[in-house]
Parts: sequence; structure tokens; C-alpha cells
Amino acid sequence: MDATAASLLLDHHARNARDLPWRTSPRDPYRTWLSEVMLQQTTVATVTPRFLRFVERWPTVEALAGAADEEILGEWAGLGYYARARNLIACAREVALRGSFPRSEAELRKLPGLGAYTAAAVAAIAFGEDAVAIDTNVERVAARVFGIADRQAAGEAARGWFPEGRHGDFAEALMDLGSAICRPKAPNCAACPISSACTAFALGTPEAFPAPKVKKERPHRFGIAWWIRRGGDVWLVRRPAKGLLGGMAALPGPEWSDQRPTVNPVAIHRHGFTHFTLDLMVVPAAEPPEGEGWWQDLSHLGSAGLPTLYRRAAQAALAAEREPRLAA
DNA sequence: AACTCGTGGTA
DNA sequence: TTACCAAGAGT
Repeated sequence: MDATAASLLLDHHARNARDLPWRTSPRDPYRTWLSEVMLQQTTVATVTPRFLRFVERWPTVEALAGAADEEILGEWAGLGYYARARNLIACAREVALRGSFPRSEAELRKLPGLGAYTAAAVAAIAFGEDAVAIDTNVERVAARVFGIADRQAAGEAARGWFPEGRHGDFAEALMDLGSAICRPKAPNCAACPISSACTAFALGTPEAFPAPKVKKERPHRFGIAWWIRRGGDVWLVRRPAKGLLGGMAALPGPEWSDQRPTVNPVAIHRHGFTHFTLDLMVVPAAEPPEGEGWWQDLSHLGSAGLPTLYRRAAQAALAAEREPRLAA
């Protein structure tokens, strides 16, 4: 894409930019950072309501830095990729300690949770630096415009597109284009402002670019979740700070296994993770196991901060209590 | 460099 | 139902 096509894209974006709650005027570094971290591997539709809850509860990075870990992890529950929330907490406290966000891509890159993309995005969007933010949208658009199959190579080739002094606007223009028009499936080339500069469009096979990712097989694993009732409460625990669902509230249970356990569950909840499928057997137990935990009021289970796996497993157990014959 | 790490929407 | 994949980062 030449300077003319880049200009066409910026004009199109000026007229069609989505009105998103983190696009304030002027841009707020806190909102820019928070939204970019939430948007890592997560759709705008999913992020928007969660972002609004976060900024209502914690309007500034100082407020967020002052919150307890469990409060923030609980507010993140259901968003997935919980290392992001742990890094969010560490980053907020580091920023609060130093007084403000660093303003350069290089310094932002040193903060926890800010990788190559996010550091460049915050630098360009919030601080106006000419940093190049290459995300999966930019890679896909570039793969099609250049007719390059390789995602990463296409992304590198797109670096030359970014107009001087407008790197933030241009990154957002490319991302909006990628989500609304140059979609992975069924791209709407008829509405694309730069189709005349697009190799894949000229070839008539836009969906052929970029090359599909190689798929790995997803193994099956098994787990047990103890379902321990006392009156209107259920016993919950906090998972270890690192690893899968690290630091999150959970139903207690032993480590997951490759072998199906021989138990008598009231419910079996199947849950798909990125790299394996889990069958979680929910098994009634009389007493809490050794170790820390708390009784959670079942009428407030929705605000218990449970990740989706355990929220759904608990729902299945409750449904089985009401309709035992429909269990599992 | 390959693997880990969630979830929901869409076709 | 299955498969794909989204504003990636950390190790």
C-alpha cells in the first residue's frame, strides 16, 4: 500500500471509527493500557462491559494499585488468560510507585504484561510516539495486501505503511478494518477502501491469506471437584498463584490427570481449554479438606470470582441437586 | 522456538 | 457438534 492508499484508509477510519469506551479525547494512558491488556486475544464485544466495570470501580491506576489482589482477580473472572490479571496488578503497582506511566515504547516494554504489541500500541495511541503496533489484524490485512502467506513476514512488511506522526490512528484504522471488513472469514472486499491496492483481492482469493495456522491435537484430561455443602453455602478454595487459573477461586480438588478417575459424580462438566479438554467430575463430600478456604453463599455465587470452568461446574451441581434424575 | 495459558462467538 | 480464532505475553 502506498501513501495514497494509507490516506484512503485513514479517511475511511475518520468516518467509520467505532465508538469504544477507551477511545476518550484526549486519550487516557490508564484506559489505553487497561483496554489493550484486556483485548489481548479477547474480542471487543467481550471486553467492553468488563472494561466499563473496571474503570467504574477503579477510575485511576492509583485506585487499581490500591485494590486487593482478590478483588481484581474476581473482577477479571471469566475473561480468561489470568496471567494478564496478575501482570495487570503488578504493573499498576509499579506505575503507581513511579508516579505515572512511562511515555516511551522502550520503557513501557519493561512493564509486566506489556509485550511487543501492547507497548507499541500504548506508546502510539496514548502518547503519540511513532511506535509500530503489529497485531493479528495488521498481519492478516498485510498478508492479503501483499499476497504473502506467512503471517509474521506480512506483519514485518507492513511496518513501512505507518505514516509519520499518525502511528496510533493508523494502527486503529488497520484494526478496525481487520475486524469489520478484512475479516478472517467472508471479508467484505466491496466495502474495503484499499481493495484497489490488494493483491489477494486482485487474485480473487482473499481468504487464502494468510496461511491457516497448524492445528495441534487437543488431549483429554480429567479432574475431580469436591462439592461440599453446608446450609446455603459451598466450600471454595484459591488455586496456587501460578499456572492454569492461577490465583483464582475454585472448587477444591486434586490435580487433574490423564486418566478418568473412578468416582460417583453428581455432575460431569466438560470444558474446552486452548490445549486440552477437561472432564470435571463434581463429587459430593461431607467435610472441607485440610487447608485454606471459605464458605461461599450460593445465592451470591455469581460474585464469588469463579472462572467459567468452576462457575459452570457449580451450576451443573446445583441443577443436579434440583433434578437428580437429569444429572450428568 | 515451541509451549502454556481461557473463553465466547460464529459458521 | 466440531473447528476456528480473537487488539499476545511469558517462559
